[in-house]
Amino acid sequence: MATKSISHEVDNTDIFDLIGKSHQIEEAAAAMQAMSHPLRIKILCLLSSGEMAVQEIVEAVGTTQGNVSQHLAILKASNMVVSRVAGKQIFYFIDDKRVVKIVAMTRDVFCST
Amino acid sequence: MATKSISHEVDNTDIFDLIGKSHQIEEAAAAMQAMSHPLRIKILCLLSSGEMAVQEIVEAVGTTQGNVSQHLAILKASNMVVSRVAGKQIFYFIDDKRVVKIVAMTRDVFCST
DNA sequence: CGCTAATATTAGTTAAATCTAATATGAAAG
DNA sequence: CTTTCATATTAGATTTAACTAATATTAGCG
Repeated sequence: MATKSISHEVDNTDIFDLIGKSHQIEEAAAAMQAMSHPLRIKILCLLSSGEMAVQEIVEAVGTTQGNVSQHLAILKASNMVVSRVAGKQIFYFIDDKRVVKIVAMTRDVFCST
Repeated sequence: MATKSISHEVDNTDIFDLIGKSHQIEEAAAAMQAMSHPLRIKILCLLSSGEMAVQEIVEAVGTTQGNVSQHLAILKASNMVVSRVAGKQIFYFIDDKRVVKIVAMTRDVFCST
């Protein structure tokens, strides 16, 4: 591990400044993590066409209410969704355009062919 | 699990067909999961400007060789990178345009402001 | 062949994610 | 104020991910 001079000399200033932008990398990793579960991707896809109450989501994705609630909590904690109370129901939706963008990109990349 | 007919009838054909495209969702989740670690995001960013030998990556990201090797194995297992042997060295690079696209999108979304 | 450099692999431990099943909260109805 | 519906929360068990530190593999050099 001695040779410190790499003739290769990677210039990644146009990509990521790995030192200076480590905060953004953490953030990106956290977002990816939040999306790294099939159920959560499904939920985000559903919400990208508009808000939904929890029960609707439960029926759409096919698991238990408690489980959906847990996954919604994860998405909420990572600021990918927000919620709105309406009487007994709670509606979830996407409020961040970046999230919409990521979901659209995901669909684009994985659901093309 | 009894009621097979959901009167709710979510129309998500324009987003994801959650039944039919569950395979793509699994795939997307797996890709997100592969990217859900800061070190792996760093590596992918580095590789998006060209191939690199393991040692170069180790020096660029600042952890142990064994650890980088483990993360590279994860990226390789999820088909996000491939490798090429050149003498004693092994070069890793991105061979899938979709991966390039995802990395670019990630940079775009998280490294703008 | 024996050595070294580059990389991979393994074992062991600790931490985090996930599911299930049960229970709690809280709003609205009556 | 009791019941009910919608949602959240918790506990416990299981699985998966992660790091560290050590060891294995393998190519090339001399």
